[in-house]
Amino acid sequence: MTTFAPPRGMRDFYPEDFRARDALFSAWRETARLHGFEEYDAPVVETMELLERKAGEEISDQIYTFVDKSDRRLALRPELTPSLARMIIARQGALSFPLKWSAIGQCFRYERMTRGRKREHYQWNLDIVGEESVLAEAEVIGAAVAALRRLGLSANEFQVRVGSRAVLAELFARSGIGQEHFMACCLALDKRGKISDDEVARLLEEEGLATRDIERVFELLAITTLDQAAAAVGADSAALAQIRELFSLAGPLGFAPFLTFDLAVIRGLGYYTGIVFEAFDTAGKLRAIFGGGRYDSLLSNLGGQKMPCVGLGFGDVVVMELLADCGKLPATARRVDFAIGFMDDPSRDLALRAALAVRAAGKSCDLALAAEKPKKFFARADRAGALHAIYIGPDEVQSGTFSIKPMDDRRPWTASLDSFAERLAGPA
RNA sequence: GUGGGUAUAGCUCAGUUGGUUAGAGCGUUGGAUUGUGGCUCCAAAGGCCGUGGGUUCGAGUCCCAUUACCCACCCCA
Repeated sequence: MTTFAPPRGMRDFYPEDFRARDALFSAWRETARLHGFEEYDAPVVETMELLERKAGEEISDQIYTFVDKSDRRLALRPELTPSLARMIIARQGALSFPLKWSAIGQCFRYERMTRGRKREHYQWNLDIVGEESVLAEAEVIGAAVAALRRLGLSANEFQVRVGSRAVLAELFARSGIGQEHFMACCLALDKRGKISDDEVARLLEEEGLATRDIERVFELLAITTLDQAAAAVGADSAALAQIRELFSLAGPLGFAPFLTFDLAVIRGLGYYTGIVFEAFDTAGKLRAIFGGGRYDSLLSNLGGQKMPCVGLGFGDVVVMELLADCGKLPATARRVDFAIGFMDDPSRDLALRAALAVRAAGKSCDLALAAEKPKKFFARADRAGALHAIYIGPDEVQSGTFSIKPMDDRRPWTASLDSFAERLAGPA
């Protein structure tokens, strides 16, 4: 039996859905433009070779893979960063750095679905390639915050938590905890607030940590301020100095109220090397809104020249859930400047000429495709969100004039085809 | 992957201890109104009651399986 639902985890965008999506994309695009990012694009299909080299084998079972008719191993991209890296490396000698690139791309992951997670989503990426300064992090985070503010969200509704894998690694090293336990400790930190401390301790015990080390981990869990971190890691820590600088840059860039220091932000596995960050709704109901960080080794790992990079990914699903929860979904009413209809076939010619005049003036026009009774035409014009309606019948054809009716009940006005075109071209 | 819940019209949902021809609101279409939308009134269309089996004289209703969706956990950008 055929089904008319899209495949699991995939989405249809009916026109009303598309308008909402377009409003989000517009906020992303306009924000990227305001921050001086150039837009690029890459194919949805990439080679498995590229994706494997970056991620290792462990996530390959979450990638949509297939073999093409020439036995190439291909995949639907799970994220945009590998494609970006590939494009950068391909022209590494020709591009001038640092560069700031932006993309909106559809990405796929074969995972279990929960709220805010589908098997397909659109992700806005911002990347700065070739800049060591923390100002790169500040620009990227500032842009993402600006996009959320443009969508109507405030510091009451979301916060960007900033951590540093480098700082965390220094803390663990100074505490004498073995490098081999680093990831397990990160997982424990990641669970802070979700399960009880006793359960965290049990997890660490299972990992094989000594009781003394577990106590140390809990001391690190208590660190919530930069000053506490400084006391633990030492005032001369370069990694900590970078975080401090990020916070000081956030002031003049206008997003300091959105930043929170949080060592628990580690961004799971992967290629991040320094500062990492994630934005969350303050209610704590949703997954991360956006996340990213510094990945200084990715280009060299892929075979390019080593080059410092900062980037973030910002998906469409979670932010739309948050906007819905806050009652701040963008208004997406259908809009068209003019609706034009006609009563019978002899009236059609004049209607078509009026539509041509409207479109020539750069205004949008929904032209009726068949003769309609006035009642039906005006009802349709209303539903289409037309600002003005023009209805042509025998009377109009005979007089050579027609009336332009504002649908919001302002007074209609009458014009010939020529005077109508003239007025459209004018400052009205 | 584990546990729980749900599945009836395009949407949101009723549907009595199992009993005739399965309902409402919204939406859609048509009419009231043969040259003017919204408001009102009338009417129509629209259903394999998720799917497959079972119990029964009889199943939307009870049982089993299956699929999909929702919630929590697990995992994770």
